[in-house]
Amino acid sequence: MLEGPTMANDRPVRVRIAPSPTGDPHVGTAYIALFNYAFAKSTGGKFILRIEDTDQTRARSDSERMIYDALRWVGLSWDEGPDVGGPYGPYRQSERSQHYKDAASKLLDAGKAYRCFCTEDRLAKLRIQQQAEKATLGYDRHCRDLDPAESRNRAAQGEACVVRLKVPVSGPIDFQDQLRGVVSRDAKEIDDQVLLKSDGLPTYHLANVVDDHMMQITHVIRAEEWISSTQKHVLLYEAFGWEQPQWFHMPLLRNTDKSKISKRKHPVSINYYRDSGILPQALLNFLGTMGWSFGGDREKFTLAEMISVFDWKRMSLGGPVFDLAKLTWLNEQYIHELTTEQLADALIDWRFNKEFLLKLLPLAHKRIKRLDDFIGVTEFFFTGDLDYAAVTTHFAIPDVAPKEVAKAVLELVEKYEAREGWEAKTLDEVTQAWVTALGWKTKHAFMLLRVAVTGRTTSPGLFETMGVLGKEITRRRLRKAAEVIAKLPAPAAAPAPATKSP
RNA sequence: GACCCUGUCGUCCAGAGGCCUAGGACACCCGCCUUUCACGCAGGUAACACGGGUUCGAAUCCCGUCAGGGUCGCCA
Repeated sequence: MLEGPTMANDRPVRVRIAPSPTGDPHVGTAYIALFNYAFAKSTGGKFILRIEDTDQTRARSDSERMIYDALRWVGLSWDEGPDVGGPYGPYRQSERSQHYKDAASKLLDAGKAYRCFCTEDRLAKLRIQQQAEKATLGYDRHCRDLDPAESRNRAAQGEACVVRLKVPVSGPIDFQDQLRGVVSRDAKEIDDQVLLKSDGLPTYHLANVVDDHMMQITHVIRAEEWISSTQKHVLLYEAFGWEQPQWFHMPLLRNTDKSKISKRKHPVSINYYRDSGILPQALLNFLGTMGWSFGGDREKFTLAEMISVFDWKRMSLGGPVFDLAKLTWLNEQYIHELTTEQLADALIDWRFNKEFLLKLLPLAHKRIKRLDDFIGVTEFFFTGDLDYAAVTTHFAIPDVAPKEVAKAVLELVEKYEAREGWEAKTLDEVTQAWVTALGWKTKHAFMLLRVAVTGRTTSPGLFETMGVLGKEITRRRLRKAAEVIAKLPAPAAAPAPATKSP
């Protein structure tokens, strides 16, 4: 056990998740939220949602809303948060700038932090040099010993600067991880972390510590990827003279290849699971089996049941691979226990509702001669992964190797990703630019995409179809198609001079 | 590369020194049921990373090796 200024045992439990609104609502957010929630509720504590939007360059306007919707969809709700308020607000970091500035100047005054005037350019060069010399990476503390008066002057004159933490030059810095025991690291491995960026906004490290303290967070339950930042946070708590929370680092969800779960290798958006017909209670249950066990061979359990038996002793720390097949099986269990009435409602919620039909019908309307054409015309809006076996000939682009085609399709997906919004018009623009750059014939490229997205050669307008299908389903189909394309045999090329014969 | 975390069937978990000839679930394979398919039911294949200790006894404790992962940003 670590002695010293820790252990927040005597206070009522307050935990939080702090997602940053930079994209689609991530399944990892729901995972960490679930354990925070289950722990808090098992002790009668509070669960708080805080939005960490201190990076203006990455913030997405629709992302915050999607986080709320996704979390509520799986069945998690928060006691305090930007949209519900609470006694420790505001809960959006972009609205708390003054707190971080005050905190930073406290540290500056105490000589525990300093202004750094190094340019990004210098830092970039430094990094390149360090890499070349295979030296330890990190800031070289160039500005650490500037005269405080000079530092103040330069800042007053408007010279751009950041504020960095004065990390001890050496000596052990330990923290007690409640799941793993003592994690020890020497201060010499840690460089002087930026606390306040030159735009005046805090980095994660500062904002996180300041907010957790001000919001009376007692237990920090977050993903394993934060372990190596924790020493910096410990140092901050010490510099401020604040009591540390208890630390819990959960294992990371993994791709099939064991790497940290990522959108290029695995569906990570909660919206994907919703759109592909996973029931929220099944997703949540599944997440509850990742690294944690209910006990007694129970695979299937509700949130309430999980809370009632929740115990950190049931955690295991190996990184769990997110297995879609097992999730699907669990989902099947939930579907089968629904009454016919409930299943009808689930289906209506999913796609068989007026809102969805009103989006879909404009594309199908003129293709329908009798009402009973509807299913035939729109069937791929209601199915899961497509079977491309019968249509692979349309995946060929003349004079382009299948591997290249596959690569280009993946690049298109990335380009869609980079653009905010998912409207036909945007998709059209991005795609046109993509084909032009590739120099492919539009008709070949568009047929390929049409087949990838719908599984057939006839369909409503390509981009309107993608628009209605949604980002997640479209993306998955494009990726699946790329996989198929990559495995296609190269077309018999014009007779090339054989250098080797079998 | 440095530092840190982790290491039981292909995958998710059980196992907190003897109850383990290692248990459950998914997936897979094989039956049964059935006009078909699915469900359901009954079986089966399959793992303690390796090497040293400690101990009467190790999947469980310790050390080393190896492997996987994470982090090394004015991103979170």
